[in-house]
Amino acid sequence: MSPAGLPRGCTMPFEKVDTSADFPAEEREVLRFWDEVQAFAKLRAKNVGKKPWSFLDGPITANNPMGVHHAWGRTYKDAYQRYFAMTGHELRYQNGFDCQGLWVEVEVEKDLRENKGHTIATKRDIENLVEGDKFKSIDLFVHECKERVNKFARRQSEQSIRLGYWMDWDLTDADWAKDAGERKSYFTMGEDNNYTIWAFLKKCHGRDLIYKSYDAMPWCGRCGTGISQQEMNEGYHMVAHRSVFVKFPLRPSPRMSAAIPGGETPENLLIWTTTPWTLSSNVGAAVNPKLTYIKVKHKDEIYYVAKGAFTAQRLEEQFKRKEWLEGVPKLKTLEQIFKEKGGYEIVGELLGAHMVGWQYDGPFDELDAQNSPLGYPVDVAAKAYRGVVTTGKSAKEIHKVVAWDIVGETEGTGIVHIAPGCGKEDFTLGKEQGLVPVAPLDDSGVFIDGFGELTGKSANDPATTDWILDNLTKKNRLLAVEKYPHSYPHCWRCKNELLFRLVDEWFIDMRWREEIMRVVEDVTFLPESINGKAREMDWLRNMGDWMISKKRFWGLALPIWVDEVTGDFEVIGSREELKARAVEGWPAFDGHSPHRPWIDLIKIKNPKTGNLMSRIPDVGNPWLDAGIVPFSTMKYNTDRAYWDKWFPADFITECFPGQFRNWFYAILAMSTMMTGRAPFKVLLGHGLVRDQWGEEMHKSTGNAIPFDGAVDGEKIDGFDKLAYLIKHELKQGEQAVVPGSYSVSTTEEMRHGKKAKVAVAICPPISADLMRWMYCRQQPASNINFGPTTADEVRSKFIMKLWHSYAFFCELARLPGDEGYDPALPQIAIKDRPDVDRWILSDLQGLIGTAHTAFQAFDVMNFCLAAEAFVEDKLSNWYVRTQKDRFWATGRNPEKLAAFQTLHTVIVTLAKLCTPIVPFMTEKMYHNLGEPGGAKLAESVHLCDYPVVNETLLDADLTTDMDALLRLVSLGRSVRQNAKIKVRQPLAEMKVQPGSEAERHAVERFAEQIKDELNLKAVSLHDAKAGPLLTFEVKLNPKAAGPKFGPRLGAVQSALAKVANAAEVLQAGKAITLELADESVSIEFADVWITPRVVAGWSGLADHGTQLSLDARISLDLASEGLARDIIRNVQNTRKAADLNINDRIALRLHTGDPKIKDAIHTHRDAIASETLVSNWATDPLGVMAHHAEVKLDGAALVIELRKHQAQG
RNA sequence: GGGUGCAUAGCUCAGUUGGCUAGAGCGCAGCCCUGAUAAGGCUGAGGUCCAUGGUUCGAGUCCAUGUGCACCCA
Repeated sequence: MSPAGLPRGCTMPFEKVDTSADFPAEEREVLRFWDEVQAFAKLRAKNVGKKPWSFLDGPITANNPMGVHHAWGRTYKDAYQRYFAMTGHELRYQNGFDCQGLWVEVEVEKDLRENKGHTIATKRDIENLVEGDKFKSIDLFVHECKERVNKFARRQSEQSIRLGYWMDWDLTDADWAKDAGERKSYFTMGEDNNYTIWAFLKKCHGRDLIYKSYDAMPWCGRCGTGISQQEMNEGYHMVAHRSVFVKFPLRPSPRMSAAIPGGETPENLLIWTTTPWTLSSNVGAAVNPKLTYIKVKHKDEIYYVAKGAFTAQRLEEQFKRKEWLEGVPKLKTLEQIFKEKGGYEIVGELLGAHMVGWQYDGPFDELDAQNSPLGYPVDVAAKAYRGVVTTGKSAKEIHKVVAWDIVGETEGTGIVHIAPGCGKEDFTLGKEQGLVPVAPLDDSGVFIDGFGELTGKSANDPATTDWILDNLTKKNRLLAVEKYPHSYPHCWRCKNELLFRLVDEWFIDMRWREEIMRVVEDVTFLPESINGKAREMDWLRNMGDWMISKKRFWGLALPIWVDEVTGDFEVIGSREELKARAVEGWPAFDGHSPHRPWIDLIKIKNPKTGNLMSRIPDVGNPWLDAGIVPFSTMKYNTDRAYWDKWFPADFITECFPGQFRNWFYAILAMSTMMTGRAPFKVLLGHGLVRDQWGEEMHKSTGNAIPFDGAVDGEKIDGFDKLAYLIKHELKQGEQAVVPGSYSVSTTEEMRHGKKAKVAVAICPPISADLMRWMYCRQQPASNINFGPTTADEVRSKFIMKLWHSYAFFCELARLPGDEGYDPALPQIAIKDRPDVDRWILSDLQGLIGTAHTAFQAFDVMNFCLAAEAFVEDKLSNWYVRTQKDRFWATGRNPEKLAAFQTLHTVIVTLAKLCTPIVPFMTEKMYHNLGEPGGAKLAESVHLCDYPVVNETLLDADLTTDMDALLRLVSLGRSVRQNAKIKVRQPLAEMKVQPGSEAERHAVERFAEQIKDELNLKAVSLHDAKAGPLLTFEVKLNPKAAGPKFGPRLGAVQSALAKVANAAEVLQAGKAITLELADESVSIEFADVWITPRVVAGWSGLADHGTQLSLDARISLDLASEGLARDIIRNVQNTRKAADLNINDRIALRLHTGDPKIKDAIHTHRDAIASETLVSNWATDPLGVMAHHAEVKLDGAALVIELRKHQAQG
């Protein structure tokens, strides 16, 4: 035997199988075995040169250890790869790591802060890691990022190997010492990847699609970077902000020209906003020209508001639906606010159109920024409206009412405050309407110079809002403040609230979206039910231009060089091109990866002006990194023949939520630009992993399951076994019960600001095989509820049933000599095997067919469910259970050999069928079982060919008949149950009136099985032509008929009793009309109970077309036989209690005072002896060394004494 | 506001081109089996198949409208 303990020797064919095996330990042993025999390398060698099957791995973010949720996709990836390998395909086996981007930076910042003693609060602190040296600081930071990626890529590789994921992994220190781009797995930080993106961007630029734009972008002040449309979609959460109703006093002159009655009363526009800080940068106020506005007189001032807005029940729906935040009161109507503040009077109304052009005093006109001509700050404002001529006025001078037809009156006041420097729509409108931009914030979200006391304050700081509200109150500009709940965008990484800030960013113009959409037509999105193609198309239709820049450190160096003087820019498409163009910095850069800060040293010359051009400091959007992999990883630049061989991928699979606008989008868009072709043929999406109660998994709430803990278990303080912990918040009245866990305790924790009862469960490790099966059996379109209880269910439903069938086989097959099974004996011809053998072999062929169909359709769930049904219903619950006697038979006989050969074939084939999904346990099974008929054993089950359907073994009629048999037996058990006679008690006869031809066949063909299963002496067919087997009693069901007939119930019942064939008519679904004294009523099936009428001593049952009648009379002989079976069972229990081996002979003494039992022992002495292996009947007590048991049979006592007996001779 | 999908037992979900009395697992109740035994099986209770209308000989399934939920977009 090998050190790993796998391949069995030849002398002792079958090892005993532990039915309570430590699966994680066995899996680790299999891993060692694979390593030792180089199973993966041999598989690759076996398939070299065969038809390629191209899988493209979507890169996993190498930023943390894996959780169980990563295992879903990786299980699919491995299972499908293994299937296509076993069916003879060459594969690439390349794993990918996603390396660059903000998520790594954020973790590195945390690490530097928490573990390396650096003070890092903002982006600027990173630039000062090495004090006073920005270059060295960035170099250090980028280095830390690379190191983190390497560390976790290696960790994830190890975890993936533990999952059983066969890829071409980097295993040794030497592998990991290589440059990222030289390793076996691909890394998006590798040079090839980055330079291939350059080539893509250059292509885009060649079509004039790259541009720079000023816009008011969502911005994270903490990360100091803009947030793209895709990213912003990730981070919406409900929050309550203080929203304000603010007065904008109207300036007198232009307004008076409108035909509105005025007077000495001051007049105001009333505006409303949820972001008071933006009032500092107000430039205009927008009204809808088509809406009607009213003049509200309140405390001797006039307020203009939209008529509809005045009485609108704001957010009433959300309040009703409880989409609300705790502690936030219901919103008031504007009308109510005025009422509460002292009453109001409506004194006029006018169309919004008439208000356009009115001017007002802004809320912060005293600030320098408001008085700056062209807007503020001047350099930004001048560039922002590229090509748009402005008047040169300041914001304060401009303040005017503009028309905007999207202004509504369901929220706010119907007059919208416009700050072009603080909002996306505001910016667009400002550009159209000549409202200059005022941009108040720096890249940390802090007010810049020119904003008076606001300068230096943070826009997100509630204290800043306090100051603003206070200031407005002092100036008598504030009408009301309220708490307003709404869904607001947050930074997807650091969770801080986003701001809108006027910045310049780089974009790819997506006006070529139609081209991508044509490419999308060529690919298949699975599962069909999620309509992936429609979702992708929807995104492509509606997406904005692709923002590719990010003002950060760790990422793709965008290859854009700018002439600061003229604004000219160039996009460089490769390292070689850059080298040729570089006029400065190349020697220092050479030898470094194309990352900051080294790449920033390179200058090129503007051919038009001769000016030096510098690279923009921005790094790239990480979806560029992942989107280019069909090119960078398939040697598009270096080996076109290789690329042609593997592009496009046959298959990709990833978790789909979010990816239609992320990876799927990027990979499709980039491939369209590069080649005009789809990068893959089939995409399989799958849902999210939730905890077993359906809650999202979060590390912070303790319901996330770490991968290592789930697979092998980890050390838990104060607990002696390896395990993992999960927490679950208990709802009111919920019990702390977690089936499948070792133990559960409760504790109190703060949740959502309240004390909550939390169950803490210590759970047994799941093992890789079970986890993989759980994922594969899951409908991919739905989220999976994953945890110890669901694991336990699947374990007992499938894994253990397969394992037990296998263990049963080995247990008996390994018995010595003729007692056991010699797999080398010639196979008994199929035609000579009993029906039940040919039946299970036939159904096995069906399962093989299902496996191929399912794997090829990327619908492995279908195979799993079919395999579960096969193992549970057919193999375990029927074949093994009903055929046990054949395996137990002593000596050699063909029936027994056929049973062993059949079960052997079934289990080995099952192992091969399931091995892509559960590669560990099937490896164990394969080696212990060997090939039936002594065929040569492969070195690993994964080096076997996948089973193919043997048409000659298919027998549809047999399957139909056997299904009918299973149904008849089930119904038979039901009759026995009704008759309250346990199966152990033999009965004389059951008559069957078959409901189908198959049932007739089954009774004829499988009478023996029916008798065995139901413990009957005889089973016979009843011909319906000879009259009905059963007669029925039809009684009104008072629950249904009572309300229908009321007091006439009695009369209806007696009328019904006179209808001879009532049961037949009603069972046929027809109604019966009964004539009562003065009316007729209709009776339907639902109104009655129909019960078979019990003929004396018989018990009957009807189900669909089938009728059964059972002779329930127990004769003295039958009773005696039943007693004998009870005795046998109790002796067996005593044997087991005595810890005897299954083939030990015993000396037995049975002692009782009950004459019936005495008689049974006497009559069935031989049967008892052969069943319980009695070699010596004792009449005297066997002494204190014997095992004793006293049992009650039918109320009478029986003493059992036995001990092991050495058979003589 | 727009789009897509979903709505079946207490819970989690199957249910094929429309076809007999709508299923499974878990949970619950009762029972059984027993040398595969730290398992296994059977039976039962529990359904207005979201609602209304339509097509059809026949609708959980198809169509329309509404309601609720999820996701996507604005």
